Amino acid sequence: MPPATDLPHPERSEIALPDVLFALSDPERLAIVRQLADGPMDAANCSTIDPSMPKSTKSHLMKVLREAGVMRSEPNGRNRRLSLRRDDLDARFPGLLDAVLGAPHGAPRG
Amino acid sequence: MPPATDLPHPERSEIALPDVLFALSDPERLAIVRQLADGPMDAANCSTIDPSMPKSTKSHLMKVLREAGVMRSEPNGRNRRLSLRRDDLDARFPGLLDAVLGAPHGAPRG
DNA sequence: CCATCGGTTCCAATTTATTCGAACGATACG
DNA sequence: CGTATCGTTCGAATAAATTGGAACCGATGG
Repeated sequence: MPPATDLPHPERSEIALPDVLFALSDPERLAIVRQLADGPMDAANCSTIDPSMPKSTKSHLMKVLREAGVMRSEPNGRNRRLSLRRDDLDARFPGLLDAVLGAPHGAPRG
Repeated sequence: MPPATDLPHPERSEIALPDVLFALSDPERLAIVRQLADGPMDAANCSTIDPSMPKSTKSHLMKVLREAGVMRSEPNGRNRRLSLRRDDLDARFPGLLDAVLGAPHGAPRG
């Protein structure tokens, strides 16, 4: 299944809160989501991810986000265009994404 | 460590977003949190939890919520008083709890 | 057409989380 | 006191998530 494959995405009505929360509960996945908040990007340009991470691992991170309905991943030439499903998330869980994106980053502090 | 023990709770400034999201990503834990939203309750009165669940399992659910900083668990006679840490969560992650509590329950629908 | 690039899938290994019985301890109540 | 009650801890078994290498595929470019 090469980059130009259509991967399954849940419909808006199928997006489940526990899945979304779980997907966002991992710091690496959260970092991807934060970067996507600035607009769509190609997977290859994802600067928040350690370039030394194996591609299968990276692909798995994306899969979790995609299957939870957090982001969309569409074929784009020989790579993939990633985009936050902001409309769907806002419609289904109003305020959730804003709250997560607005939360303090990094290590806990006052 | 009997019911009347003081258990560790993270301070407000130590509450970490990934931990909170993870704690809320489990349907059973989320159900407890929803019930707590109506006010504090004793652990024994937690009606959202299957009464046939072993107490060690129930205790573990509580532990995850407590260590994430989602709820407080304080000795109260021979059982425990559970309360949502709404102030702390609102201060640290404004809007997050409201969004989660306001989200649709149960199985996904439109 | 051939080689390269980006990304997915399969599979196995490791790590992490969940489950639950058993033992324990503090409280309450007789 | 003795006993029942409620919830925690320990430890072991199971389940689930993560990691990473290898094979593969489509698009791109020489």
